[in-house]
Amino acid sequence: MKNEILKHLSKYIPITEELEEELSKIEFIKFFTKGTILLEEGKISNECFFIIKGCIRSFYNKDGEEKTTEFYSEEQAVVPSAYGNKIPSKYYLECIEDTIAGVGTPELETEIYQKFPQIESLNRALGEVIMAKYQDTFAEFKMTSPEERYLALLKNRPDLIQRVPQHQIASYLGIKPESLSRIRKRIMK
Amino acid sequence: MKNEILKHLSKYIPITEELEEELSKIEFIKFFTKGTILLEEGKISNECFFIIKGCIRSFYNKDGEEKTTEFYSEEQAVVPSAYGNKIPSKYYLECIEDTIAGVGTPELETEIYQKFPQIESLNRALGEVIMAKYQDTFAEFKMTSPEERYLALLKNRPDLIQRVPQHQIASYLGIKPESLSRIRKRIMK
DNA sequence: TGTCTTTCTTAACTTAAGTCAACGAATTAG
DNA sequence: CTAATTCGTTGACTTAAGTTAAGAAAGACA
Repeated sequence: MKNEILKHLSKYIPITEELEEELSKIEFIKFFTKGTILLEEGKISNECFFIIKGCIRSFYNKDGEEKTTEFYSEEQAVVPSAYGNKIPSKYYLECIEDTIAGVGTPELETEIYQKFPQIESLNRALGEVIMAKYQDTFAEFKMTSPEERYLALLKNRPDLIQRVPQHQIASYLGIKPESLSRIRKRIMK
Repeated sequence: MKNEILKHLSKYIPITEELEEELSKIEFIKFFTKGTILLEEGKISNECFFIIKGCIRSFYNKDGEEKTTEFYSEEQAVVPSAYGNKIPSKYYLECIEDTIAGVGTPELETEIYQKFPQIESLNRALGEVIMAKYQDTFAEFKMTSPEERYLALLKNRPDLIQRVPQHQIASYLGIKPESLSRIRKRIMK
């Protein structure tokens, strides 16, 4: 399982034997069953996740209704916006499948960064890329209709349609389940 | 004018005389007239901006229509998503008022970071905060109606309503100018 | 100053999403 | 395996945004 993380890292930086050994010493791979709440609204976040297998969603509670805002799956990092800060989280994180993930803490990060500064640089660079991608996703959302957004999702993350309940997809697209149902009917003409 | 930048920095880190002197040596404050295009779609971005006075907007060109996605004003940093990368920009940056701004380049940044590492740490920390704020803004956008979004804008950035043409606000809210006009009529009952 | 352009509003009409309610299908739990 | 819950679809109706077009108001410019 740790191989998955090394495999991912190796796309960006050379894996030295020392690094491999160091990472294998740390016990930070965890298993979560479907339905596990990883973070609750109002709680302080002290863990970030790197998904090896499975799927995690973030959702807000708006007047008793769950509003799904993101889905994270294999090879994606989940860094709560309040991670490391002492700010209470505004949203929940839930495993919507049995999930295997690497779990990071601020302390562990500091330790690794000290030993392997190249990982800190990498994380910073990846952070910038993610930020740019995020801006773009937001702009795209503003510029398109719910139907266009659904078609884009079908194209870009077809796996999600299979593994995630439709009412969560609807909420992710900013619409009600009934509307998504009608959109689906409309487009398969 | 450079005082403005020092004033801003001083909120976060102590300003040493050395730092003050160093920053004052650098000629990086520039003046742009209303209408100046700072970045064009397809162009590589090599400048970021810190607004001292004025207002900048980012917009995409979607099938010939301008879609405004963000407004930046006093004390805000404008970092194009393609800044420093060699990726062509997907959007435009335009001064919508006469604007005075500090202009940064990757080279200048590297230089300053080497001399004052605390500024690099600060920028990283601020980057994380901005990222978290951004996530929250997106979630909020998904969860609210155009009318609620307009009311929130009135509350959070009342100055924008005065200084920005309404059709740009409309596009920023994800709707057409006619709809914004009707929303305005609706809410002042 | 007066003309041209941009901006904002209004109206009539179309389109699609929200709401409420009902029902069958699928999934989960005991 | 059955009962209970969750999930997805459909229909009738409401509400609000998109579209098209026209005209008034405000700004820019020469």
